[in-house]
Amino acid sequence: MVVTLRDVARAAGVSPATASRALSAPDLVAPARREHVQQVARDLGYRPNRAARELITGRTGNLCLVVPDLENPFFAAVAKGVQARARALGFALLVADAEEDPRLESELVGHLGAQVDGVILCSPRMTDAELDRLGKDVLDDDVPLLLVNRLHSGLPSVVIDNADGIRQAVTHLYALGHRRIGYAGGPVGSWSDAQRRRGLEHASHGLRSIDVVDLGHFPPLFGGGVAAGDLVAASGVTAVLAHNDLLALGILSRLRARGVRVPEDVSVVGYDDIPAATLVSPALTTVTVPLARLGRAAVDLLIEAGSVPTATESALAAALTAAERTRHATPPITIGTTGAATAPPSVLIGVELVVRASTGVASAQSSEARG
Amino acid sequence: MVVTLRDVARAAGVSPATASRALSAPDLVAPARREHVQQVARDLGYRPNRAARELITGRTGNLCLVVPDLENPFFAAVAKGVQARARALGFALLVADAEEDPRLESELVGHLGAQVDGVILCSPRMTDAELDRLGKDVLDDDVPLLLVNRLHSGLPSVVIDNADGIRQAVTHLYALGHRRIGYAGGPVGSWSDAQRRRGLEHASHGLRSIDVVDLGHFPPLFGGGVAAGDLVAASGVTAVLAHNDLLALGILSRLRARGVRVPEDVSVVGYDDIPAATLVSPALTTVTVPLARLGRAAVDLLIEAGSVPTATESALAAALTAAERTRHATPPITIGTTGAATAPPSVLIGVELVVRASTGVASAQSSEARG
DNA sequence: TGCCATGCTGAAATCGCATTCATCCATCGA
DNA sequence: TCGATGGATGAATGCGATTTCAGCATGGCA
Repeated sequence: MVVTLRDVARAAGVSPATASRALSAPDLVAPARREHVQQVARDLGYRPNRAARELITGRTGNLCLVVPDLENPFFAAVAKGVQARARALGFALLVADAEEDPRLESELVGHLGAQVDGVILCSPRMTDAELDRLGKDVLDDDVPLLLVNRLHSGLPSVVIDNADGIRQAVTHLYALGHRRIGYAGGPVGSWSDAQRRRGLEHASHGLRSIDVVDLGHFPPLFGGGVAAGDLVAASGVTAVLAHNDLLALGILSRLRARGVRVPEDVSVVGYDDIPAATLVSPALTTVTVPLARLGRAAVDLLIEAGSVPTATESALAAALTAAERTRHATPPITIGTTGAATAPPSVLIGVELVVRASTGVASAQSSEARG
Repeated sequence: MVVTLRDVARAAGVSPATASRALSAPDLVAPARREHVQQVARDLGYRPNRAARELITGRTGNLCLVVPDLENPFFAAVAKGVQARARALGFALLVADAEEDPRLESELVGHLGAQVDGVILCSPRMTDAELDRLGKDVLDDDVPLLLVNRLHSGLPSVVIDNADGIRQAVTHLYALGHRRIGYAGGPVGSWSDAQRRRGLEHASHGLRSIDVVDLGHFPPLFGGGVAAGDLVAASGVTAVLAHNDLLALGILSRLRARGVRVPEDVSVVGYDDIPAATLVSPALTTVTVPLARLGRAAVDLLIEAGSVPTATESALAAALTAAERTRHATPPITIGTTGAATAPPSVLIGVELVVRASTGVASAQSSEARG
């Protein structure tokens, strides 16, 4: 029923060894014979058995992506980018949703890590200790692990320039006259939230008579923003920075419901620039992150840092996907690269503030209240 | 370095055959010996090699999901549901994004179908002929294919009750006094769009002096809705049904930009009830689809119809995931089941209109203009 | 007591492919 | 002309698990 390499060899009148070489190491076979075998393979509709190949080469041709929540537009975009790049390189992608659960994260990495050539762990909620354990005990030594949105010694990573994004946002608000700014943070364990807080502190140090109010931690979802909205209203700030757009949208909605005008009374800034940011009114001022590029960079760095041989499919498959392979070939622009020769490389993804309608000049009333 | 079954066997003082049985067919081994082997396996940290197992059993323990666009919140939600259910049943999930391209769809199913136990194809854009070819030539006979959001003879499927959703929406608008209703359709090849058009026609037949205006086909995205918005304004309808929420949101946005008030001047109804539907104002009246349930149903039906043995992991792994397996064990509520003994089963997922702020009583002005 | 059924166990075959090793032939240099 | 060289090929091996098949004991039954 199913065509095996033996069948091809028999039909082509060569040994299985030669057939194998003709398809996956073409230079080792005499040109005439090679082409003949390839033709026969095509005619018979031969498809190499991945399990058999994997068993002997140890490579699966699969990568794995673990995200906290597939439904979150931020992660959906990352997944889309990663998937596209992986496919362009000849890999299939296993996707897992960790449901914002640190324990589930390690479990998934453990399970899936055993059947892939590399793992991309996006915005892990787990602790550094657990992260350490992953690299050591859970994963095989030859399965590289790459982090997105998190730095950890010994692991390659792709991170967003959080500090710079926050800096741009704060500068923008400061220029509009805001002097008392709230920060609505993300989940407690979130590394990027910690980064942004640090960036916020650093940015505000350089500005005169600015006051930063920590509004606390919230789930990075619309619902979290609704809760945060009340704190915003109560805190007397004239502007608020949200950990991400979903949170910002929730704040926007709550403020509107309470009759607080945006941006007249309070300015709101998000982070990520998800599609929904332009759907609401006022449209959300936010920090835009090139998510597709981030996804590409993640795959490329994983392959490179882990020295994963890009799926050297059979000559057959290679020909099939050649066009495909170049379609997405735009190189990821790595804004910066840190790390010495020994340290694993990290790529820093630059971000950009995009000013829309949710930010405006600080209200006089609040300014007076302040003074 | 890596522990193999031989190692376990040697350490336990039994043959590889017995070790294998102790782990994956426990009843064939004497209790004492069985427990001993399992203990040794645990101590040694034995993890069965999936490739080797797959080679001989032919089962991979993977499922595959192909969607037109991972970033579309509708598909993201489906993917989340499918992933969760797959994992609960012990499967890993390969996810592929077809980029709304029918050709890419078949290519992906072909590539990935070779390395999974089943394929879920969501909202395929391909023609019926291509779909036929998939089942026959592209996929192995023992790899079941399930469709979501599409019916096709010979293939099991999970579909939304499009006709009923549209009927509910039309009835709602009719009750509000609307007599001239526009329909902004989805992509040309979309099966669900065809369904909804048919449902619309059917529903309107039953209502007196109602007038349905076909506004054409649009990409099922926000941008498509912006274009549709102008047609809505020009067509003189008092209400519009959009093929999905993204489209509806685009229409909403465009109408607002043109000074058309919603719902005072025009009522807008979406479909799907994506999260963003509640984020805008006026909040979108729409047809809510239980997407998580849909995802679950898809996996369950695929397993059942394709008689895919649920990954009978080794006793070891089974024990590990036992808790996990029950966590999501809520049975999918299949609203209805069609199909005779020979025809593959289909599950119909019921939907429900949720009325929000984007629909209201038909404006007197437009009513007069009509009369 | 003898024989068969039953229950466990181990040796060995197998899955499909890549790869090492040995072989063969042609070619080149001396 | 002969040996050396090297390129092309085939036979054989092994990856790690499952699964047949045969063997061995034990217990039941006549």
